[in-house]
Parts: sequence; structure tokens; C-alpha cells
Amino acid sequence: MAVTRRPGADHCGIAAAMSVIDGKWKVSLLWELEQCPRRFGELRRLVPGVSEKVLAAQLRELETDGIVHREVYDEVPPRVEYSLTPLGQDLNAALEALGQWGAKHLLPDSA
Amino acid sequence: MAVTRRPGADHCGIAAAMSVIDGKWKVSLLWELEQCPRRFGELRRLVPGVSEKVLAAQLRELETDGIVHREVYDEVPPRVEYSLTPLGQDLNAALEALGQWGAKHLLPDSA
DNA sequence: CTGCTCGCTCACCTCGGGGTAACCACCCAC
DNA sequence: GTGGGTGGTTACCCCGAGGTGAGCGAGCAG
Repeated sequence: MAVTRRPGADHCGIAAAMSVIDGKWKVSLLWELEQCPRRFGELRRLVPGVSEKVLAAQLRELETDGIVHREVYDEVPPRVEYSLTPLGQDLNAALEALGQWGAKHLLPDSA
Repeated sequence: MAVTRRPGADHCGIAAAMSVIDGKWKVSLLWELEQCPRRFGELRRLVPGVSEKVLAAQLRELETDGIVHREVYDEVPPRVEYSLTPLGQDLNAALEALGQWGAKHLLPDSA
């Protein structure tokens, strides 16, 4: 989304948060990781439509933002597991509020 | 951002909400409207960098999504006021959680 | 020797969100 | 008659996020 981040503006916290979840698939990734640690190929399968390139890129971004942890197991075939950091869990909790709002007001009807 | 909305996925509420605030300036607009109703030119001045075209477009989108109310006063020179609907106020409240998280974890230090 | 899996990386291309600038109709002040 | 301020709309262009397809390096199955 590339949300505009105006330094000094009072809503900069929101803008900062938005910049972190900025990316077509990040909220989906966050959601899938909420359940449990996931492997790369597993995320690929769980989030249909994402390309490998973008999946790798957005996972890297989430990692450098301290949202997810990347654990590489030196095996063969190689194994990599992604999991939420405490920071990521906090973020997901904050997103919950947004999810509640969306589900309540936007969805056809709450099941 | 064009966040992916997978019907049936459990986080679709979040995706729905994201699609509503999807747009480079929408959270800024939401924030400015939080304070009080604003006129078009006023928003243009309050949100530096936004072009008239995009400001008009995103306000329209927020309007059709039921987030803002558009009131036209038949005067000369013409006057138009934008304000948050109750739905928009709820949305802003939900965004608050995200703002808290961002301010707490992302900003250099909370002033 | 070939192919398969896994987790990527690289080059190339597309597409649309957003920026830029011009224009509109209306009225007032100079 | 010229300029300014109101709230837009339209045409055109640009750039970067994201999609596509190929390749890679190790090891195991056949």
C-alpha cells in the first residue's frame, strides 16, 4: 500500500504499523503463522496465489521488521521454519481489532 | 495495498478491513476527519503531498464504503464537508489498536 | 544418469495506483 | 477584463509491486 508516513503527525503509529504490514500477502502470512510455525513450502500451499519470489521477499521483510523468526535446519533436503516472534504475536492481536470490525460491518453476515 | 481477500479464510475480516483502508492516503484522511468535519481544500492542505485527483478518488471510495459522509452546501463559492460516519468512527477506533502497537514497538521512542 | 524435493534467487514483463497539468463553472474583488 | 478561490474532472505518464519461468545445489530413489 505504501501508506504515507508523515513524521510528527499524530497518527504516525498507525502509519508505522501499516508500513510493516504493507504487502499483498503479509496479513495472510501473519494469520497462517498465528497457528503454529510453518515451512516455506507449507506457506506456499496455505496461501494460494503467492509466488515463491514474493513469498520469500515478504517473509524477509517481516523478519527484518522483527515480526517473524526464521529458523534454518541444516538438513537435506533443506528445511526452514518461520514462526511469529512475541512482537509478531502482539501485532496479530492488534490486527484482531481490525478483523472484528471488518467481520462485523463488512462481511455479508457473520457466520 | 490490494491485500488478498480469500473468501472463507478465517482472517477475511481483516482482509475486508484492509481493502477498505487500502489507498496511500486513507489513514491520513481518517485521522484528519477524526477531529472534526473537514472541507476538500482543508484536507488538501492538512495532508501534504496528496493530489486533488487522488484526494477526490479516495474520499469517494471511503464514501461508498460508508466510512465518510459527504455533505454538499449549495452556496457560492461551493462548499463540501466530509465527516466520519459512525462506521468510520468505529473503524478509527479499531485502527487505534494498530496505532498503539506501532507507537509502542516501532517508533524511535514514544514522546 | 535422470529425476525429484526443498528453498530459494535472478531476469524479464505487466499492470494499475498514483502524480502532473490543464480545464471547467461560478462568483467576487480589483 | 483579470485574477483568485471554490470543488472538482480529464488525459497522459511513470514507476514499482508483484507475477512468470528458469536455474541452482545437495542428496536420495529408481
